Amino acid sequence: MNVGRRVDYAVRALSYLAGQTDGKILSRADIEKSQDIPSFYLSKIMKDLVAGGLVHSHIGSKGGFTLAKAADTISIKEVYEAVERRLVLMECHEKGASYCSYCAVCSQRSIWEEAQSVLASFLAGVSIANIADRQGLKERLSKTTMQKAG
Amino acid sequence: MNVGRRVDYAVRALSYLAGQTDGKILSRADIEKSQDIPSFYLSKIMKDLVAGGLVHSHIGSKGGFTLAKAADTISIKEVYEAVERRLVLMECHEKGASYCSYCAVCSQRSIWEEAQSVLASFLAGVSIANIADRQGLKERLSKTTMQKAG
DNA sequence: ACAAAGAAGACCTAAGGAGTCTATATTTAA
DNA sequence: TTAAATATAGACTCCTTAGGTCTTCTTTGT
Repeated sequence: MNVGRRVDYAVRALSYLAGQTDGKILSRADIEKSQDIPSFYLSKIMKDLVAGGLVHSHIGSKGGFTLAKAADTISIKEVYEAVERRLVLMECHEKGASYCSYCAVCSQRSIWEEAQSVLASFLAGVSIANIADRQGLKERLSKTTMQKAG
Repeated sequence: MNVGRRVDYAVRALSYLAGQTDGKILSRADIEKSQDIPSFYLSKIMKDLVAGGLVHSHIGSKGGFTLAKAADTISIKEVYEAVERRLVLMECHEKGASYCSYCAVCSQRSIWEEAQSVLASFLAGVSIANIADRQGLKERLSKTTMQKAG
């Protein structure tokens, strides 16, 4: 029950792309460097985001990535599901009786399904644009803080 | 981002205990057998539930477990946290800067914290009594179904 | 032609989940 | 008093997954 680094990195990368002016193409290495993501690791994540239709890739020299949709139409739920498996709290929801022989008469099932849908609808309501906006705010705040601290 | 079998087993065990009349003591083996939980596995889980104050243990011959509180005062959130670690969606919420150097200026943080609290408050609102009640219903339904199927 | 990218996937390591088993302490019942 | 039944504690195995690294191939701009 926790969200791994893949999702974290994906969100950071997408927010960073969202912050570019006029859809500037950014290379994997660019994004990794600016977002403190381990070298090469992002390649696997971007592949998933491309497959999920969230970003476009541009192969070849001067290539890289751009958002495939407006940032305010990319929800965190989409990101999660592009990068991880489907958002599911209990395995049995997907695997059914092959996972638990009591599936048919399970009294917990609907609880976890509800919990799942509560969570999913929250995450569906937050977009990359929301996060990118905060990012702008945070950057300004951090500059102020840095000045105070340094 | 999924709930493991430990929680599932814990909920089953607690519901089963909740269904007993006048706090009858049930042994680990009893519960395991009736709830289709692998032999011995429950011992680790019950230990956590005892530590979490959700059940009482009775050592010795004819010993076993009983609920330590009324079933309608045991929330699924409590069960989760007794058996697993604290309910946390992003590691960084607990580990802070030692996990992510950008923690101080993170723009995702509040999103995941909100998501977490949405989920937590849902789970805090569901009790073992709720599930045990469904269990009763399900059992009646399953008998009917069995008859139809058989 | 060449350099700079993404695509694809092999590979490694560490950690955690699930399950099994054993030794020990404690209690009841005979 | 003894034997049986039980929780407690923890060691142990197996397997999967997450995280991370690297290499090879293909595509494309100059």
